[in-house]
Amino acid sequence: MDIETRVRRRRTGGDERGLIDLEAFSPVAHVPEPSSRGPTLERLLDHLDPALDGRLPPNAYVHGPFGAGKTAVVQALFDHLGSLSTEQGGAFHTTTRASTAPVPSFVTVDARTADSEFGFYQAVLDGFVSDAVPEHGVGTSELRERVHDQLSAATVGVVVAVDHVGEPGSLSADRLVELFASLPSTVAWLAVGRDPPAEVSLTEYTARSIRIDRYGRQALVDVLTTRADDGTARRVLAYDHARRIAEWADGNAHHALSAAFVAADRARADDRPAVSEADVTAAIRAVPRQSVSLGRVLALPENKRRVLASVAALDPEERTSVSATTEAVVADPTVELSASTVRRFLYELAEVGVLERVQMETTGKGRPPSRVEVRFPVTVFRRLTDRQ
DNA sequence: GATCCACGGGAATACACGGATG
DNA sequence: CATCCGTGTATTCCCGTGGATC
Repeated sequence: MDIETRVRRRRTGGDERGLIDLEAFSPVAHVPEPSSRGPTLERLLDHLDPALDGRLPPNAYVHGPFGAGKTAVVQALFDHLGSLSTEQGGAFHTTTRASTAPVPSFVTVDARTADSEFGFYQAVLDGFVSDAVPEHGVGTSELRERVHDQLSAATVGVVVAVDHVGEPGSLSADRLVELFASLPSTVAWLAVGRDPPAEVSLTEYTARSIRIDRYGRQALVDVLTTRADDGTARRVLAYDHARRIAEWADGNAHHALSAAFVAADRARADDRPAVSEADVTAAIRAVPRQSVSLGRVLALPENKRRVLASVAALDPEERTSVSATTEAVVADPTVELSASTVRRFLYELAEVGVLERVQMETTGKGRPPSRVEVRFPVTVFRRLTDRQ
């Protein structure tokens, strides 16, 4: 596969002046041909191979550490395979490829947003049929029946990939097993998560587990330079800088891209065509080591993201306790929530790791408060939300 | 009219400390 | 000394209400 030439990139404007295209480094944008993941793609494709003959592949579990490219690979693969699909909503569509066997449908569900029973059925059905699927007003049990009926009618079958299984705030593996049990036998699934298979009960129902290892240093450098190559002679990110970021990121593509993003943002703000050494230094410092995935942050409901943006803008002195943080956030006119909701949000966000509560030394009176820390790259978060 | 879910509010519980009690 | 109690704060838990949608 020719990666370099097939990487397409969504342009977001501003490039007329020759500014750096930040989107290139977005850690949540996944390109159609993820670089350096060839062997992994092959293994997944091997597993899904029966589908190309019109048969359902067995269930499987794909696992690997944060930033290994699980989402990128699975998404790319399912997008490709989905375009081959010949059936939708149980009805055959004309296929552009002559004399090929009917192929199953391929549906991807993100357990971060489809985090309830209702949400799961909603997402599965939405990925399968082209008609709009209700988000309210219909009961969960009715939706379940609808999904069951629709998927049963699929003559070849449906392969459902569920990404981000078992993350805090997502559907748990146990829950997912129950949900899949309510789907007809025309469905095969591919669960994707970070936990090793031995720790995931869901693997009792899978034929195999497919491991995706973290990126090697050179592979990560390739990811960065491929993304940095904007198709002209201009190189936004010099090789040495990419190498330094890759070294720091230690195999985590999310962190590497976040750092590259921050560095590029600095260069762009200064109207420079390329990232400097100082940009890289600052960027590395700006991306927290224990950062949670920005995908998870961006998947949060609007109001929680507002609260996060507000928290991120506070001075450290305003974040010395949950109560103080609550007060400061409520004072922010962009947040229109009551204090008690903001407080609850803060605790909930800490629960899923997007924020972190750090115990303060005891003050003598009452239970000691917790300082509130942000656990994601704020600059990237801001830029990505500003555009929406 | 029915449904899901986000909000808001408040009750219940946990924790830390100093002082009282056995 | 060990334990209990009261006070003050932090944290968790739960449930009713109402908006948006079908």
